[in-house]
Amino acid sequence: MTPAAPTPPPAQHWVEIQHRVEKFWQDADVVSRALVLHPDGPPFRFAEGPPTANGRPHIGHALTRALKDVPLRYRRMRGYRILSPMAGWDCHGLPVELEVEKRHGFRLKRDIEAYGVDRFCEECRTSVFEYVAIWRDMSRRIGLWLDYDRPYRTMDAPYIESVWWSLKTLWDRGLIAKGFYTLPYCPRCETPLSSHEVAQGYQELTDPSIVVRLDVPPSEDGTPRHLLIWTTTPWTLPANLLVAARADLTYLGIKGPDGHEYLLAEGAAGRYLSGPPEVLHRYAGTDLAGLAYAPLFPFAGRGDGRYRVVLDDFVGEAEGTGLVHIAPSYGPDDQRIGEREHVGFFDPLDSHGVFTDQVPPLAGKGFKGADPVLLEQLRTAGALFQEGRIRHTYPTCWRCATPLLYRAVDSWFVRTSQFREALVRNNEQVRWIPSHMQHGRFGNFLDEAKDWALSRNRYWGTPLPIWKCPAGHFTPIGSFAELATRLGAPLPPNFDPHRVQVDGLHFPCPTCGARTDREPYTIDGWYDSGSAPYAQYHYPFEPGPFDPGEPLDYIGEGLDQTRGWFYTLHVLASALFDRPAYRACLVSGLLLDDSGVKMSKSRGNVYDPIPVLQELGGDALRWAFYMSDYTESARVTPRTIQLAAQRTLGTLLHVYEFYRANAEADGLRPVTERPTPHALLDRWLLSRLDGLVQTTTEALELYDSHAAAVALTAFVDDLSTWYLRRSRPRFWSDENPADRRAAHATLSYTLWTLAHLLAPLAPFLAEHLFQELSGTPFADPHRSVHFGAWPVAGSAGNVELDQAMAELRGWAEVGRELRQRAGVKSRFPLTVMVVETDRPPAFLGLGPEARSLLQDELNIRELRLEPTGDPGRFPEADWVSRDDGKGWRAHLPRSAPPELYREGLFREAMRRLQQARKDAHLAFTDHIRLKLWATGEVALALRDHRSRLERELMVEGNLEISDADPPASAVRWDLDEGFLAAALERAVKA
RNA sequence: GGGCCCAUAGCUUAGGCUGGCUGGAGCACCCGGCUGAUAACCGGGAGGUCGUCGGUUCAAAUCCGACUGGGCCCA
Repeated sequence: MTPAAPTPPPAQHWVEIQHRVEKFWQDADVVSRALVLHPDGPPFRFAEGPPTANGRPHIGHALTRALKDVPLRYRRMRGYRILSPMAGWDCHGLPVELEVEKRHGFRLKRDIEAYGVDRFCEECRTSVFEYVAIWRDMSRRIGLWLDYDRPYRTMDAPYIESVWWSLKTLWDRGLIAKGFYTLPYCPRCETPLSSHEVAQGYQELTDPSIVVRLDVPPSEDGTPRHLLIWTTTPWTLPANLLVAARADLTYLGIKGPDGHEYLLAEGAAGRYLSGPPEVLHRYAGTDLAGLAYAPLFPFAGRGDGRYRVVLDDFVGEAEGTGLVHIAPSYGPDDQRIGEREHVGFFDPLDSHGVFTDQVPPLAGKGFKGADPVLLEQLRTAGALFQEGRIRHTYPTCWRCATPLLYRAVDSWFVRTSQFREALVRNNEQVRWIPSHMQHGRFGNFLDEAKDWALSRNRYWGTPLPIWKCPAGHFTPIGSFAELATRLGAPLPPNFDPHRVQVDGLHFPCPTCGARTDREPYTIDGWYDSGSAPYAQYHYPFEPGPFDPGEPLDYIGEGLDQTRGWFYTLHVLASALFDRPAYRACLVSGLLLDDSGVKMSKSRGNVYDPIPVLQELGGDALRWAFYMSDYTESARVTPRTIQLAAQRTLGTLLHVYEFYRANAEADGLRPVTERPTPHALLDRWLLSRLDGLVQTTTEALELYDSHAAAVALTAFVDDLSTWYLRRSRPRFWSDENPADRRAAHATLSYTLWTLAHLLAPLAPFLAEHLFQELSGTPFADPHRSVHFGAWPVAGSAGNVELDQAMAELRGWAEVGRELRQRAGVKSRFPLTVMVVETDRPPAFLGLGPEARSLLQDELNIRELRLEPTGDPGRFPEADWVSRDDGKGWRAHLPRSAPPELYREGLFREAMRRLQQARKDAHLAFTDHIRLKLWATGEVALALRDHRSRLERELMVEGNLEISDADPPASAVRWDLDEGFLAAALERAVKA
């Protein structure tokens, strides 16, 4: 045997490709140059939704970040300037404080105070960047290009100054107010939350569900009477001041087992009674108004108008008893009714939700912990009419999972309800993807937009820039300069606008001259991130590209941002600039695990994307996302990633490898200009390519990566399974060098175009193909597919050609099925396929090439069309047939004549000999010396095709075919028709 | 209780807006082919009451309604 010659380099795996591409991007500084590309191009306005980098990213973040990258790359290739490509970090707020609290084991705010607010805030400041390196690493591996060297950070002084500017602007418009409002309140964090924060934290909880009786004066005949009220929050009962009924409901007085009369709404009676009720009295709701009852507990004390029935339309009978217990401190409706009836408040909870000594038996107990004590008391007092438990969704703190309570607190607000109409109107201009967000989830939320609870009783956040004097005059501050002016002194050097420094600043009240103190609140961190479009440019303090008249063109985040970032961006844009915040919003759905269950931290079925990216690469992960229904609930796991990527990216890579090996052998340069080939297959492929350019462009214009990826997948499939398969011999044919060059040019140009179409979706593989096809791979730092121009389709493709080819392929399918049924392998040629039809196929109109394409595919010598005739002409013994029932019948003979049979045998022998070449590690360009031994039909077949054999195996010198016994050193095969043996060695070049 | 979304083969999905040949693919499975794409490639087969029921229509996976199941959001 000849010594092993160097084998062609194997096709690279896309993970290796990614490493190579990343190295090039790094060495050639491609990313930072892409970020400032097209400085004079039209702007494509974008903002990154800032993550908080105090935790590891999970796979859901990877999904969002892969998807959001696609439109940016696409627009850049269309000549747009991306404004801004800044990365961003959300630095403030409860999530950050909570992490630091956990580290120290703090449970309460006073732990922080004891530790030192300044030290605490310094730790928050560093903690927000704890995982920045991992976030950056993920972005790099996934191919999300943002400017991580110059990110915006919500805790930086210029950013905060812009936020102060916006707050002052809202103040000037009368949109900032302070009030005593009932808000969701986290007793652990000791702060109220906003409604969009509450939205993030609903959980299934079990609570008591009790019906309590309240004593009212007996009826005329002296029967004792009671109101029935229902609650799932017994701890609110000591604060009960009223009961509400609805004027237009009918109430029944029902005889209880003890003979007493119990009052509840007619529509609610069925829920609490077994069997038909014995009705003692019927009351209209209005009859009950003013009815006084005995307070359950003495703690709230007497007060004007307390402990009576009032009327309100919010009462219903779908739930509860139709008589609603009102504790004005603990519910929005309760507060409203309490204020209307002037009964005052009773709030015996301290800031941690613990009962004070206003309720001695409960003092020191948390509000939830008080429930059992209260239940026992009610039971003892005989006031418990019914007792049970209920499983329901209850709001919990989105960061620490503590059950929230609704309570009336002093708080600052953005008066969102004042400009609800603008919110709704501006939403009409947003293109939501998916579109149902517009009037669905997001639109619904706008319709009921409540005032935005802005202030937080916390430490690490943007300080609320409002100062107050003892007389109650408020002074908002809109810039650092304004603050210095008020102070009458310059701000300290390196002024840091956080509580530690700002709280110590006081100035005389502009109205009365008294000393002012800052209102001791920080603001909702969502206000910070919602300010990103202008605050990232320090607007209006520095000149920059932010244009108050222009919305962002596009943002892309996860569904969980509906009431988060999507909402706060929208609210602030409407309030400050009276326009929408963004023109297009791409919303990605949740991820499901292998069994279709939502991935979440609490379920523990999330996984870390980094190892997956390491093993499978960014393109594979991205492709799997595109191929899933990512606007809904996508199931993306390492397995689906592998499969999705292999199918398209793997196949494309092998097509490229075929091209590369042949182009190299022929010394042909890649072609980047559109060729004008004559061959049918080439023309068809370019027509398909035109159609693909058009489809992909349309899809990406609509932010539809899924449609683009589906189209590309179908194209790669056609390219591999039809164009390349049918064209393969053309790439090494010596008979027609012009055709050979045409095939090279067509395939090369197609791959070049594909590299561009693929660039927004699979940036690494696209770069690899582009570089390889550029002629000088990775040599020129100024060449990248991502700097390139988006392809323009010459046309929508040739529809007639596409259809005719599709028809031809349909016939090929029929022929292959017939062959299968005839049991004749496709290397044995058959004389003919006969098709009886009165309706000649359109593909014959493509000329003789079409006919020979089909004949080659089916390895038949002739395709014969006949008018429909007597089926007896094709007896089953000799023919296999297929009738489509729609006007044509196809027939294929079951066997071939001897000379064709011999040709088949020859191909069988060739196959073995080619394998022997490969086993000997010969490159396909190596010439060989060959000696063969064969007998019988095999020998005849070889001799019949001697010259072809010599040519295709690259035999140099004389080919001997011997009838003798082969030596033991020869490779030998025993075939049905005789044996074949061969001895081959590489010919030494002269 | 209200709103929104989803349901196509074992799995991932195309088609649905604009109703019309036999509902396309890929993976897995069975069978086979090819061997100058080999850490490959290609074909054939089997597998579908297009969630259920009803309506509109000459014709429904597609349009309408109800229901079932799943998911998300809100109360």
